[in-house]
Amino acid sequence: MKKITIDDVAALAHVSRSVVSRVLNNHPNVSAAARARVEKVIREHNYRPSSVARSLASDRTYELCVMAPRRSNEVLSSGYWALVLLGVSAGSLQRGYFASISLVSPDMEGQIFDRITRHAFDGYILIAHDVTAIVADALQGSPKPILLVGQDPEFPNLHSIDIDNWTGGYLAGQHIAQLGYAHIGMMLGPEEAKETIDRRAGFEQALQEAGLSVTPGYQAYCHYSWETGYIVMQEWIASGQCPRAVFCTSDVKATGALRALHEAGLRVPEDVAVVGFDDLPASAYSVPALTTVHQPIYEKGVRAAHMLIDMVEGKRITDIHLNLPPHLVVRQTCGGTASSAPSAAPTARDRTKA
Amino acid sequence: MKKITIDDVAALAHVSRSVVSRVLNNHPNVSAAARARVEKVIREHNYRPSSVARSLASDRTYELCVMAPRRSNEVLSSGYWALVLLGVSAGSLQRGYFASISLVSPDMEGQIFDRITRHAFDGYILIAHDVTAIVADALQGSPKPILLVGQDPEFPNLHSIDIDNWTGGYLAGQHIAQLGYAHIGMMLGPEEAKETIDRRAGFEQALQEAGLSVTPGYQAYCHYSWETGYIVMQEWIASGQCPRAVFCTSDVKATGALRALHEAGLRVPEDVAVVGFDDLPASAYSVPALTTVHQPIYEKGVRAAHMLIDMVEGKRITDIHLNLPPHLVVRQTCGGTASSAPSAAPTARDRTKA
DNA sequence: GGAAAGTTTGGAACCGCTTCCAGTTTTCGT
DNA sequence: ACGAAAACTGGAAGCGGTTCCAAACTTTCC
Repeated sequence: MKKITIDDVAALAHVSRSVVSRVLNNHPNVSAAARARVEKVIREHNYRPSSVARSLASDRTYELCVMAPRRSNEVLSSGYWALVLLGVSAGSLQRGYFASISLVSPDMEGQIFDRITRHAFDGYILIAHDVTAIVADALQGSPKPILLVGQDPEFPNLHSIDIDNWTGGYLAGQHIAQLGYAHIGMMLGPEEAKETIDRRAGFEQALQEAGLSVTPGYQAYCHYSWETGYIVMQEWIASGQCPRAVFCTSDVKATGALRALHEAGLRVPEDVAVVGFDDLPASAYSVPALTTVHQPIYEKGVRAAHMLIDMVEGKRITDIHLNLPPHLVVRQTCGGTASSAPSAAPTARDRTKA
Repeated sequence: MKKITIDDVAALAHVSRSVVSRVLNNHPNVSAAARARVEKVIREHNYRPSSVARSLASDRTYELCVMAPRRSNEVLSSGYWALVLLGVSAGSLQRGYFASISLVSPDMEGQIFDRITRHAFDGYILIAHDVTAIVADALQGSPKPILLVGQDPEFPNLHSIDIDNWTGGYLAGQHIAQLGYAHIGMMLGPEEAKETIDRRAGFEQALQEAGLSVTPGYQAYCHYSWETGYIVMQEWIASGQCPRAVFCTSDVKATGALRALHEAGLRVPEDVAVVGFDDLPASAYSVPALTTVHQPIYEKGVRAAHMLIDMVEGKRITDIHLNLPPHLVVRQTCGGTASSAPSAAPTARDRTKA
């Protein structure tokens, strides 16, 4: 199957190379007759223009580079990023772009960035908080637009998309406060992360409005992993003063915590109530089903793609920092309206057609 | 920051464009003096050759295209593919290649393939069973090598990498048989999938050797999702004859099943024993911790990358179909040696440095 | 009917790099 | 010291497209 080029098509259609290029790119000023002939040849010979050659000539690739972190396998394998990436991929395709994903691990940052900066992408989507350090070096001078998923205070002038973390924390706090829990613990993310700060502030604000507060000593900063949630909860249990309600700023940590509680023979939510954050697909199936703050993960990806493409195409962006709203999903781990088993069964919303 | 080209470097180093190209590609026949001058200029001006131009000229991209399916969000968000992709990405980088991942959903297959076939990749890694239908059309005639992760009986002549599914099933069967369970159920994957067939055959062989068999009527084909495991288990419970032991050919289904058992007030493993398959990172943290057949997911990805690159580089491949060995991980859901809680706590093997 | 305006077309330069080839310089054996 | 072999270098032709421009052809309208 000899590869066919634009010149072959031109010859076959009895036109010049320019004409073929024009019909390829939907340019005007091509006679109907010529266009028809060219299209016929293209169809019959299944011709596809080389995107490499096209990129070289036009300096446009219609490819977006998405860099996802792998600080820890657990973050990735929780399914969170998979959903974001799925969204980005779909959102790009909707607009005629292609999302090329690369998984960036700390030990390979150099190599990856080397490859990436050689390849001309039209824009970059970065998973914030994890790649920003190298971004500074590699991409700051880039003429191509960059979008952060998740905000990073260090780069306030980079565009970003995230959820309203403060409100997410507030919703969790409100829920816990309403149910009358008093001795309250909090498992946060990395201390310096903006989302940690915001979720915490929102949570504490809600508690404060109800005259409550987090019990001193029961506030831990941990990584996003099952393990840290598990370990911290074990420690709290061992302290003999385990909180009555715990807000975990990620479902993964909450799941680890549930595990520790189960092993210690404590009942959820009767002995200890747990509220998570994220609403991962798996969380509807935890035992017991997790009450958590839902964030539109997939949509975040879609919107990220659209936003970046707007930037690529020179459209005016109204919000430099776009924040999507979270909401609370009440299931079984924190008492409340859905504390009976059946009603907490997976709902239609959780389903995905297989 | 004006973009600097090979000609600029050549001029700055007082050599011809050819010489620069040679040092870039580590070709011999460049004098030490010239090489040094060129390298100095490259370093000082932070020059990176354009991979687009290079690809056009040399017809080599050092880019691998990885297509992951998204038949259902759940498959992806289980973390399984994330691990495979991570492995592929790392394995590629080790050999100087770059893995460009694209998430393929059924509704966007056309668009994706269009993009992919225009872009010159050096090779393709496909997630079997889910993309093969379109592969036939789009890639069969491709001169570039293709590798399947997971086998597909429809394409026996395509290279593939997988685990030894038969043995995996056998290990599960042996474990269940040894513990003396009699009324046994089995939740399989899609009926036509090769892995389903193999896992089932191995499982039944092990049972048969112990004089046992799967109870008729308690064998279900389901998709890889929490939901199907949940629903099937509910039905079995409702039948009033719930199996004493259940083999689920994926951890995700097993987790759904655990949830259903918990809701029904049944204890695991005292009332019903469950064995999963995959050993996802999350499975060590399920409640109770899942006994399951471990498969080296990440390594599968690494090996896949290496194998494909061998093909790209024209090396002789000894095994067209490479099968990695699985092993059983005994935790809490099926009784046996690790039935007490503490010993089933996450082990070092399960940990990933955060 | 003819000039002005608009439409369609092909030629040619160019995007940034690789690679072949012929020419030039260096090395080395005797 | 001389010629042949080896090492090095630069010119030029691509790779497969896009795009600018001038030329050729149509249409419009007074």
